Amino acid sequence: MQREELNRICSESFPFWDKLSGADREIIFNSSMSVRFERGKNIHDGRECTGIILVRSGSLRLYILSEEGKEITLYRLFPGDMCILSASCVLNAITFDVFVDAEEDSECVVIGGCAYSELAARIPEVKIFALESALGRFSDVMWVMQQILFMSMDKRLAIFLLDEISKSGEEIISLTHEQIARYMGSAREVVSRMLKYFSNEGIVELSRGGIRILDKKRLRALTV
Amino acid sequence: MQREELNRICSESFPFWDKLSGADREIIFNSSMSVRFERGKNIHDGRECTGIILVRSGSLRLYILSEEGKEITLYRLFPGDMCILSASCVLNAITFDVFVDAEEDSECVVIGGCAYSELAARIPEVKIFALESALGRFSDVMWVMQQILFMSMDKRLAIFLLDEISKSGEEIISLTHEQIARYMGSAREVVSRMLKYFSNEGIVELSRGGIRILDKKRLRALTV
DNA sequence: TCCGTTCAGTGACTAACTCACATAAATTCG
DNA sequence: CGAATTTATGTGAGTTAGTCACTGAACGGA
Repeated sequence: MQREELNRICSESFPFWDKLSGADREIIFNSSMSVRFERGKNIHDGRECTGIILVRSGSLRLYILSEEGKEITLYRLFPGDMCILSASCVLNAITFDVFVDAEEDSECVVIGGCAYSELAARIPEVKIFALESALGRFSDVMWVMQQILFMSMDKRLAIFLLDEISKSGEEIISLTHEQIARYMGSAREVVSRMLKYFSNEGIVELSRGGIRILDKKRLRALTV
Repeated sequence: MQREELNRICSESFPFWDKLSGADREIIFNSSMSVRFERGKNIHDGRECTGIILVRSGSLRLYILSEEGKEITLYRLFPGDMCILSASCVLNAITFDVFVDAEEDSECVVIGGCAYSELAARIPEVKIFALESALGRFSDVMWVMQQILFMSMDKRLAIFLLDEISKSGEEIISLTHEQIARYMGSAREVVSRMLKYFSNEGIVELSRGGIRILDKKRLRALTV
């Protein structure tokens, strides 16, 4: 990747970028790579420090995994987003394992955790940025947990569907029941049954791999 | 409280304490109060910035609350521990509400969030300490969530009981089923039934308000 | 068009939570 | 003390959501 472009990406992602010396930028440049991850591929499994991932295209999914293989999606990352939890060596305070998969074919810039750590040890702003980013994700995760722990399935599914259409702007959601269940930390059968109920009520129309939202109003009423 | 003692407490709690100027210490001193909270009292309800709480005696419980009143205990704080999540104005990245209650009559030092914020804005170490402390709690919370989301009730209860006796050093746990259920984010009836099962198996002996552990070995076997 | 894969539908079962009481042990107080 | 009250526990019945096992439908490539 061109130096020029990498510089642009870094300056967009890091608020401290213009305060770095040329030498320090060089450290980041030298440990950065442009990487293509193909759809479905695991990018980070919690074991080693993959580094900081900047998403340029596609989308990533961050989740925790139980011993029995059950997944809970914590959040998803889209172009412009940064994954800090994959840089475990930058954040010693984080002791749990997260997994990151590519949901779609995704282009990313990966910045070596060690390089970042080196800067973080010297430059407080760099460290503070990493910590604050991670802490912001703490809030996201708590929102997910509150949903899972406190809300009923119909409400959660309604929120999810509304979220999806507001994200894409379309009224058709192209996801399988299986995917939705993963994102929601539920089971496919449960999602299928609830969607069928929504469908009987005329709230959605189902097709293989897709859901058309017919009645946003009633969906919104379910989220209250 | 004597200046002398407050100084000791701060130097034990804050790794940056000896790097502060006298004037900065004064800022902390002036906004600190020694407070006694009585058992059961709510200390922080997420709405305003209560400040940083240093526990000197007793114990606090930090939890999230659903609209229906259901609680999930995130963690508990004991003498020497610090509560950073109650200082919402220090941590702008934290957007969810936590509640803090005194479990026992507790003596605490409360440091005004604004005073701390003022220092944090000027002194990177102060800010970094707050962020890292909060992030460490993120890890604690994830452990709790993984227990709730991934583990069966018998396993969770076994872990809880072993945890309790290792904390106190005694083989009798003086908690009601109701309290245990709160701590575990479960329901009293569920805890009662599981304890009864443990009791039938000869693993514990039950009495009103108390549980005696008879067979640590089998309890430990349940946690695998 | 056939075949293998992916996706969705379904009944039966289970775990955990909820609700509604019943009972029992402590505590208070006249 | 002993009755009344509060607090703690026991229990059955019903509900929700997740699990398991299997079926069939839709799709896509050879």
